[in-house]
Amino acid sequence: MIDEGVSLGEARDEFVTQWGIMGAQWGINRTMAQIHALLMTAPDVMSTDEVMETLEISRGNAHTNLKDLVSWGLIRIVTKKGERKEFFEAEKDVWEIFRRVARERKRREIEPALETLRNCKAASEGMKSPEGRAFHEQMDQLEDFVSFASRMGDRVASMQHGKAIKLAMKFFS
Amino acid sequence: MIDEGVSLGEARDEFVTQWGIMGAQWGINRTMAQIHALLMTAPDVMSTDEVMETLEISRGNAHTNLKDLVSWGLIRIVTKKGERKEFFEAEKDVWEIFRRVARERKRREIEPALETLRNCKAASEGMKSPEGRAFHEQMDQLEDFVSFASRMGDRVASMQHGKAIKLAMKFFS
DNA sequence: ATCTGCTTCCAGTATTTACTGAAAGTTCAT
DNA sequence: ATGAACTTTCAGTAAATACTGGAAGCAGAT
Repeated sequence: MIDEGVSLGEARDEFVTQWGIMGAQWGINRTMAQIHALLMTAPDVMSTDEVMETLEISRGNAHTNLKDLVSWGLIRIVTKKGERKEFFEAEKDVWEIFRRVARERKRREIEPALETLRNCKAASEGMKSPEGRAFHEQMDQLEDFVSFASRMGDRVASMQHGKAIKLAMKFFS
Repeated sequence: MIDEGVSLGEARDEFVTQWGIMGAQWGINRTMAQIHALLMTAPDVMSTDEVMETLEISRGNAHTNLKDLVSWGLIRIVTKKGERKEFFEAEKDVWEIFRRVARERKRREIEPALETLRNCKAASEGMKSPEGRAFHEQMDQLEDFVSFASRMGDRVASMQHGKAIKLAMKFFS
């Protein structure tokens, strides 16, 4: 196919763009999502400069977002022998990506939320007025739900792919 | 308890503030999340003016976000007989809240993402180069995963609370 | 037809968030 | 110790997003 290179490039661009939009909707910075998409579909590791060129972004921007992706565990730094430059490569296994995102969001967002719910619950403990009791009850239910969901997340995230599939099958039975 | 009113107010403020921050991290506008928190913990229905006053926001802002919450199915409009004003009340059942958020996010965000993945998959169908094949394979895996997760979401969201709990118990067995 | 009480829209503005580019920092080779 | 190759930081700026307040729209009462 004479233009496979071109059309592959186009498909990849499309993917990068859309992954960026999607990330933004989920509270992830667009550039970070784009770099992630780029690396997920890169046939080989990429340097900061290659990322900069491809997405037409500044060094600072590329650097910040690459480091963030590393801290999320979604990409890793690779060094080539004889070269001082750092290269990056993305985790490509979809289940592994899911697990890492789940783990990080839990740590960064769920845990603090639970903390707040527990505070609000404690602050309204033992109130006698109907309003106070209703508030306490609402906090209690939210806390229950969120901590339950959090434990579910842990459980799923700690599973191997195969086991998760099996369980899901049971779920659909 | 002589200051129960005050401390309840404080606890509620804390909850509203933190729910707002949390919402923002999940890609939901802060004010929208705050109004939601406010109504979830309101002992009674509230009017637009009450919301405006409590959160110290403009009419336009309150209006937009109240309507958005209605479109998410998280609050509903209530009218009192003899009054022309609209009042709002929040869904308070945690499971129901979860179901509605899941359903909307699926519709608004997952479906379009799947669409893109399918496009990219189709665009790289039958490519011969290793890069093309790798890309196609990656899109395929992502599409599988996302559509699977989406079906799981449907399944859970269509369950009654009691049944979900039972299933979850089985899950932890 | 006009007024009143309320809802909706939207142009302009403020706030937040993201990005740039240049300078400073680091590390290793010589 | 100097310099080359690369990474990191950050003040300033640009872009995106959210908010305000007034004006327009709408519907029921008079």
